[in-house]
Amino acid sequence: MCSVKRRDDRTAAARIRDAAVELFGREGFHKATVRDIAKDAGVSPALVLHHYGSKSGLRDACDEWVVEEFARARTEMVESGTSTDPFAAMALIQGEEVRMAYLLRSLREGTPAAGRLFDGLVEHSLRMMEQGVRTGELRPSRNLHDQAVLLVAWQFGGLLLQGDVARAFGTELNSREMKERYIRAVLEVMTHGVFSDSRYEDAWNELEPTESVSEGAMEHD
Amino acid sequence: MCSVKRRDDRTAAARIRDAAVELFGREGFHKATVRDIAKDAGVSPALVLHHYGSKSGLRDACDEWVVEEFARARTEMVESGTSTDPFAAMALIQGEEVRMAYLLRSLREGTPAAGRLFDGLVEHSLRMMEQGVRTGELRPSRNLHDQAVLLVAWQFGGLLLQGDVARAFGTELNSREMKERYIRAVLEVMTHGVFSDSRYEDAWNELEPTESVSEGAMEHD
DNA sequence: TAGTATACTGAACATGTGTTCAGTGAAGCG
DNA sequence: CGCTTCACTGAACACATGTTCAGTATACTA
Repeated sequence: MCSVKRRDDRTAAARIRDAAVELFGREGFHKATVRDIAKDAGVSPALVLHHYGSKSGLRDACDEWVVEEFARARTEMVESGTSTDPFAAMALIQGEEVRMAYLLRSLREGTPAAGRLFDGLVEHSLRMMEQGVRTGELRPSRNLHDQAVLLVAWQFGGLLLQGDVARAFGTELNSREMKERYIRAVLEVMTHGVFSDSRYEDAWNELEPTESVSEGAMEHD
Repeated sequence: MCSVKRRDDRTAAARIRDAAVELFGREGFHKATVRDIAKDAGVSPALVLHHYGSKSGLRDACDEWVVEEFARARTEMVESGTSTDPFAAMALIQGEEVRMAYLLRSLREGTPAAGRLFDGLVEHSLRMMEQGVRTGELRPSRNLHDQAVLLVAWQFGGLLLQGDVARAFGTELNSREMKERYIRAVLEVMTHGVFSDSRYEDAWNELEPTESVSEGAMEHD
């Protein structure tokens, strides 16, 4: 009689959390019901509340778990291979599909956990980029921190809108062609920019002469 | 007895639609209840359903209305001043706060209406960018269409994540300082890129030799 | 005037869903 | 064994919310 119940060795609480991460990510916090999560985990709805107190408590547990997993993956990556290009920071986030879906959903719904992960990724990217500047792979910026924020926001933004990008490309979502064309476009902009000269930047700098860059950046000429 | 009821000259159906646009944008489709919308519009909940059939029907009406308004603003802009820089395409979307909030919410929730607006903005940006290339303000791209998609996705992405950006900047959301620093960072990347040379682009092009650029781009050497 | 359509309302209905609670069975412990 | 603890369940509760419906008032038409 142990063929059905013993389908995996995770504890019931862990199965509930895993099912919740998947359903929250796929359906969103509201549409994913406690009953659905319980069914996917193979337990009764009451047990979900027994272990996590409430649906929000379950989300908090999922947040903590996912953020923890990403942090673990990040430190592992740093300790093993050391790639300095800013895309490596994103690579570690892709690959684990369900956690990625959960993260994107959290970002969409604006939970604090996603914000913390955003901040952590900014910090991580900044360190990578500082190293890239030292090795000469990246051109120095007048405000590397702000640039890191911008790049992380853009990367996440592209991920959030990947459905729209795929449609506008006329390709299947996550198809090989889509990824290639996307990366190619990114590389071109990252390498050459889009303006033919610095007239826009100059015009802006004339309008808004380099005012005191507040906290978060410490350049001084 | 006409002091309370006659607070504006919009028809009840219009007031309902306006209240719905605002609440859907601020709270999201799920959290904005029919009763709340009715209260904001100063009518009974039943009237909402009487005019729009269902809550989904109301959303459809809001979608159509907002998309229509943006399209109108866009054609107006094109017909009056003719600015070719790609940021002008975004400027028309900002400014009208409630519609902007509604659009961002739709983008987050992935409604088809937001997709249509995304596509429209890509097309519009592409035309602007083609003109920019002709006038020499933009450097020619090997695939201007894909670049337009990327830039629109990034712009929207930055908008979607403006809360995270503000926090990472250490500024108030929508503060003057935040906008200045954001624009400055954007201009720097758009003008110079982030890489110091083309080694990454070259490496990629060696790995993935310029395969037949499929539909949507028609460059040939 | 009578009739009909339309805008509109209050109240009720149906359902989905988070949550509670009494109870069961098994495991550990004295 | 008796007791407690804990994971776990089935059923019910409470409530929010979309929706329906009978009914009212007003405006327009024949």
